[in-house]
Amino acid sequence: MENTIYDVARLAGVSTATVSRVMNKTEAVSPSTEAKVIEAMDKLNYTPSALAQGFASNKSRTIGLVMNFAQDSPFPESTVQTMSDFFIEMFRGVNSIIRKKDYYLMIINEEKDLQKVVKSFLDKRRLDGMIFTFTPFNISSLKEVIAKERPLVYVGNIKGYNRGLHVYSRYTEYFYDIVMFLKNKGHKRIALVTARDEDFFVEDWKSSGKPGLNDLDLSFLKYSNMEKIIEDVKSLFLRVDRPTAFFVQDLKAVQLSISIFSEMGLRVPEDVSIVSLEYTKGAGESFFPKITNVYVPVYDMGVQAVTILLNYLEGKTKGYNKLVEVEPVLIERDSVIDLNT
Amino acid sequence: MENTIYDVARLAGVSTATVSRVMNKTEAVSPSTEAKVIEAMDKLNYTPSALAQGFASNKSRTIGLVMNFAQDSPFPESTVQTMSDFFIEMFRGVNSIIRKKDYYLMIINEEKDLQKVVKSFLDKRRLDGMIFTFTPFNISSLKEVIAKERPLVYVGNIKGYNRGLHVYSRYTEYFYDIVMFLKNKGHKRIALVTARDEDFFVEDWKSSGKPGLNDLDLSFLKYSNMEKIIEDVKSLFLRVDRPTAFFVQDLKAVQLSISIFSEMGLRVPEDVSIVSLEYTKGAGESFFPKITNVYVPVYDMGVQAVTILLNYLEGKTKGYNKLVEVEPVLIERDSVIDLNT
DNA sequence: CTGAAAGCGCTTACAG
DNA sequence: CTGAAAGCGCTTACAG
Repeated sequence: MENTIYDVARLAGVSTATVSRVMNKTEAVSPSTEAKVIEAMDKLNYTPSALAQGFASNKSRTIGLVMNFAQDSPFPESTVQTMSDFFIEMFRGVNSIIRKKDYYLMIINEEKDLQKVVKSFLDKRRLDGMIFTFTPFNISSLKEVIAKERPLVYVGNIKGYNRGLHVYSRYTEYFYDIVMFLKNKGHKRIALVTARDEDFFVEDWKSSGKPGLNDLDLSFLKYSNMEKIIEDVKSLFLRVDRPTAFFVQDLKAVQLSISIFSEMGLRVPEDVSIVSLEYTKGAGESFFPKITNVYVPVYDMGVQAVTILLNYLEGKTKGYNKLVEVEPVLIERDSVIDLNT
Repeated sequence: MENTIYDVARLAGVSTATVSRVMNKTEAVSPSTEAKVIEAMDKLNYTPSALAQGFASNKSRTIGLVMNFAQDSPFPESTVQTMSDFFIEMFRGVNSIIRKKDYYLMIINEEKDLQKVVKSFLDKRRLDGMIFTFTPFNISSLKEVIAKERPLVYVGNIKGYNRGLHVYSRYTEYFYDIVMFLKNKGHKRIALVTARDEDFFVEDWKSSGKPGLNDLDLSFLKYSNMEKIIEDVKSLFLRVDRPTAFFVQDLKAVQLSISIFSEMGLRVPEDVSIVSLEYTKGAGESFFPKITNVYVPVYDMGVQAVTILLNYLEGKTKGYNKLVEVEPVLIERDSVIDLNT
């Protein structure tokens, strides 16, 4: 049988309260007592039971990271592959903090509704807090949970709603920035392959009064399946007034695009400039040519998200409103040509 | 305050033992009693505390999946990216079973030694069992832990040691199979880019008496960094007696290779045949041309690993030896040409 | 700085 | 089929 805190207390000649204090450094203990306790713990090779600690303190010291790689996600079929870098970076960011603070990380891939997830993880006390990314839950249920001030952080932004703890990466804004970057390089005809509809972006840009879009010829291609996209790209670039710049949201589709362009006799960047996104810093380097990318600091988003969450759990936050905006940055490499020069 | 089992018992007019039996279906309860209990639980919106359940039963119902994406891993720098599909598929496989059986999954990315990991997760009762993949731990410490019959499953195989619970994917064997596949297609000069040394494979093949290697000209290129590998590939394929077939372990390097070959005036598969690995079924389809790949069933390895583990935890296994071998399969697509025809 | 003791909310032999 | 009660191994006011 494993040793318990009683065994340690007996061997050290102190009470269990004292042993607990030594372990948790929660109250001052005299140096000599502490030494005795530590010696006893060592001698017995004592390992406190996390189960008992959790029960007694009503804390699991475990955080849940909810990410959806499910078929039922609102993202296209290939999301599992497309988003794997995102997941890894988010995990690594969250994990980096978690470990330092002696917390633990549970990954959750649930398809139930938000209320049930909250009930089975938070109410059940299995988790102290949760982080949501790419969840299939609808906004109204998210708002409900936020209204209850449950210990959760979400990645994203709910338009016209400023409650809750969240991390936001200026999603639509950096797509706009990319377009403007290309425009500044003299590109007027730009094709964009994204996971969302044209309206998703354009309406957002217009409603927030973004300038400089009128003299541009933007072609939006919705990313669905591979066959479809190849076909669409081909027919678009076969035209005489074909785009001179190409933005693909999915970095994994970039090299494929280059091969297809090459097949069509188009060279990158001489004939077509390419911009994409990277979630892992430097990912664009492993291409030929090296890709000019917007780096979305997902690792950092993970760090920010847990930090907010742990601060809230530890009562270090005043109130339940906290938004951290991270800034994606455009990294110029070799895949975009300047038409002005 | 949350409702407890006492509240439910009181409202239903039964003992807490009975409530517990209804919840856990651990012993028979009369239908009428059961109905009363369920009604009371519903009325109170009762959620049992996982913390208390865990403490009382001495089980966390949580499994740990140990995977290393750390800088300190024995794998090259870019492993984080390279292995992300592996990670996701392993997670999905493990998770698929975990959820059905009401277990939970903790992801662990530790760099401490195995003994400490076992102590802080298993001894501490934070986890009921663990699965190890791509760990930096040395074999002798792994053997020590296995000798103690701790509840853990590892992915891999320890040569000349047949104890423990593990899942193996015939690592060196399927590399041999790839070579033979290419040989059958008439390829004699084959380049292989892998994460290990030539010796790692060749010695294994020779020691297990694999035939048919003598008349082959195999060039092994060790995968280190991107720049280096591009250079090596270029100089190798510039030779007149250049390889006719090219195997890259990392699927993410495939399209890049195609671009480089294309730059050199070499077409795939006409001038160079390509084979790679995929961990996500169908990953080779998203290429141009579609890549002939060995599919390593990582999802299934995850499923097998948890299954073995849970069976062991639930006492359904006789003894502590269990090896499940999964079979990678070669999926022919469009990237390999048959030189015989 | 330290100890006695209650309490956390379940599970599980044991008895009936 | 059901209940009374011990027990799981910690933490934490409270008192000194």
